[in-house]
Amino acid sequence: MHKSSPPKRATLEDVAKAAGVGPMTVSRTINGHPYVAEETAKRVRAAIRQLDYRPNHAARMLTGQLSRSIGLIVPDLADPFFSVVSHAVQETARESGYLVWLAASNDDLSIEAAQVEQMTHHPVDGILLVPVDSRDRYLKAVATGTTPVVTIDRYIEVASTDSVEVENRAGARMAVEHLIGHGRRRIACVATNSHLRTIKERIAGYEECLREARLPRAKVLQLSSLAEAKTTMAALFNSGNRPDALFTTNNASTIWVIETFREMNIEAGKDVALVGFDDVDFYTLIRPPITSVRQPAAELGRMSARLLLQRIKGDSASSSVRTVLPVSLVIRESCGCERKE
Amino acid sequence: MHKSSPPKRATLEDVAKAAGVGPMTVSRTINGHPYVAEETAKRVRAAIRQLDYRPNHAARMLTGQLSRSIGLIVPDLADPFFSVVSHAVQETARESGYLVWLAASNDDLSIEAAQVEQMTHHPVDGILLVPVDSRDRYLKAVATGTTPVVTIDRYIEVASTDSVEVENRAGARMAVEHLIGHGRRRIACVATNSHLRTIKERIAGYEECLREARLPRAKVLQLSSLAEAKTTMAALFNSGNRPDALFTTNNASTIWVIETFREMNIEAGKDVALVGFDDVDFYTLIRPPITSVRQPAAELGRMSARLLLQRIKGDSASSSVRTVLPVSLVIRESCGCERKE
DNA sequence: CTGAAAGCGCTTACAG
DNA sequence: CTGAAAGCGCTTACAG
Repeated sequence: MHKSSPPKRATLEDVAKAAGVGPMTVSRTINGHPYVAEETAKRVRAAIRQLDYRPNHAARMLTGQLSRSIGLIVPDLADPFFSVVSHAVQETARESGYLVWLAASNDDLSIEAAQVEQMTHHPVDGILLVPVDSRDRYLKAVATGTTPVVTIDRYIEVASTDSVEVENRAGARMAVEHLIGHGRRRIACVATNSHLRTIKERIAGYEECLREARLPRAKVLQLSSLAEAKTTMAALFNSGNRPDALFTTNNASTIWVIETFREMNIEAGKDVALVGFDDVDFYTLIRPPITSVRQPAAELGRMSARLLLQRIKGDSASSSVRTVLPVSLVIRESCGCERKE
Repeated sequence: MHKSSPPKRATLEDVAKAAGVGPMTVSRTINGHPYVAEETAKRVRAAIRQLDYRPNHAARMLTGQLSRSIGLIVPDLADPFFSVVSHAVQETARESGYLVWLAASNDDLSIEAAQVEQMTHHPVDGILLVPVDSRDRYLKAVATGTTPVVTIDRYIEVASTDSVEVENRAGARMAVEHLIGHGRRRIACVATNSHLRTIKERIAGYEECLREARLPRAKVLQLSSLAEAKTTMAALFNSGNRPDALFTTNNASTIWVIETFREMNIEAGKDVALVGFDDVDFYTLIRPPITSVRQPAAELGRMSARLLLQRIKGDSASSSVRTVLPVSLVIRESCGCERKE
C-alpha cells in the first residue's frame, strides 16, 4: 500500500518519447507555436495529460527566458496600507501572467537588503520596493544593477529609479487648511517615523500652512509608541499651550491619538479637532468618524506594477520617472464638521 | 555616455577564469564547502566581488537542488485576518532562508487553481493554501501531487493533506454561552460565506449551544453584502421576533452589523448584545468596544509554515495531520459587560 | 585540496 | 511541419 517511491516529474523528453516525436515538437506544442500539425499536437497533448507533465520553469529560465516573476518588498504586510498596496500589485502582476515574491522588511534595512539580494539571485525580472531608508548606500548598487527597480511610496535619494508616490505635502496642506477653516488656531502635529521622507514632507506641508496663515508654529510631537503618545500628549494638553486641533501624519499616529483621547476623555471634533493622513476603512466606524487624507493605495500598487512590467518589456531607454499620485480629503466628523445624514 | 550595452551577469565560469581556478572551486567556495585552501578562497572571493557575481538560482535548481521557495495562496491579501497570516508565514519562511510566492485568489476557484499550477511549474518546494472551495476536485490532484501542501484555516475534504485550523465550533460556543450568561434568550446569528466549512462549524456551535440551553433556535441570517445586511436586519428587528443578541460569524459580518446598528440607532451591549467571531485590532476603538472570539492568526501562519518546511525536509513518511489551534474570547463591552478601567 | 566530464530540462538557431 | 545539436549556469559524482 506504499506510494511507488519517488514520483519523479515527467520531463519534456518523457512526453516526446510517449508521443513518439522529438522534444522540439513538444516544446512547440506547449508554447502554442504555429507549424505543428494538428494531428501531432493532439498526440502530444494526450501524452502530456497522461504523464501529468508540467514544464519546469527553472529550465526555461536558463535558456534566457524571462522568469515572469517580480519581487515586492514592503515594511509590513499586516499594515492596512501596505496590505492594500500588495494586493493590488499581486493582482496586476497576475493579469500579466507574473508571479510575485512577497517579502516584509519589518523596517529592518539588513532584512530588506538580504531579500533584494535573494530575489536577484533567483533571478526575478524586476523588483518593487518600499525602501526602509531611502538614503542607504546599498540602494545605489541595486538601482544601477541589471534588474529594473521601481520604488513605491518613497523614492531613492542616492540614485535614480522609477518611483510612484503620493502628494504628501499637498495632502498635509489640505488637512491643515481644513482645520484652519474650522477656526482652529493652535494646531499641533503628531508624527511617527519622522525619519521618512514622506513624513517629513507632510510635516513640511503642515508648517507651511501655519506660516502662511500667520499662526504660531505649534509643537510637532515625534512619537514611537502608544505609551509615549499617552505621556507626551498628557503633558501637552496640561500645559499652558493646549492645542485646539491635531494633525496626525499617518495611520499609526492617528490611532494612538484616538486611544489617548479616549483615556483623557477628549472628544474629537469638539474639544479638539483631528485630521489624519492616511485613511483606513474602519475610520467610518469610530465615533466620531475620522476625517483623513486618503491615499490611493490600490492605485499606487497598480501603477507601480504596470510601470515595472513596462520596464521589463525593454522600455529601459527612457530615463527614470517619478509619478506622483493625488490624494483627497475625506471629510467626516473628527474635524468638527457636522454629521451628514 | 551610454551604458556599455547589455550588462550581462557574470557567471560562475567567469569568476573561475578571473580567479584562475576551476569552476568547482568557485562553487565550493560559495557554498561554504570545506576543503578549499584559504589562499584560493580569498582569490575566488575577490573575483566574485570584482565581477559582482550572483549565483543563478535557476541553474542551481536544475541540478536537483531545492528551490528554497514556497507558495502561499490566500483569498484576499487586504483582509485583516489573512494579511496577518501572510506576514507570519513570510517571516517564518525567511528565517529558514525561504522566499515566498504570494498570491490572492479573490475567492475565485479558477484563479486559485491557476496560481497553484503556475507555482508548481516554477517549481516551488511546497504550497500553503487557503482553499476557496475545500471540496473542489482539482484539489485532489494537488494533494496527491509531488509538491507538499498544507492548508490553512480550512482542510481539504476530498483528499488528505496537513492542515492548520482553528477551533471554530468551540469558539462559537464560547461566544454564545457568554451571551446566554448575560441573560440573553433570543440570540440570532449573522453569517456570510456560509458555504465555507469554517462558517458552517461556527453556525453548528451556535445551534448546539441554543439547543443545550433549550432556547428556541433563532434565525440564521445569510448575508452577502452590507446592503443586504441593512434590509434583512431591519426586517428582522421590526418583526415580532426581535432578537436580544447577535452572534456574527466573521469580521465582515461583524462590521456589517455595527454599521447597521448605527443606522438603526441600536446601541450594542444595551438593546442588543453582540459577540463576533474573529477579532480585529480596531475593535477596541469602536464604541462600545466589540467582544469577539480571537483567532491566533500569526500563530496559524507560523505553524503552517513550519509544518510545510518540515514536510519539505523529507518528513513525508508520516501521514497527514490536522492541527487545531485554540481560540479565546476577548471580552469587551458589546456583549453587555461593563467597561473596566 | 582541486578539476574535467556529464547532466539537470528546456530553447535557440540550423537543417531538412 | 519536424528534429539533432549545442548551450543556458550550475552541481554531482569521479578522479587525482
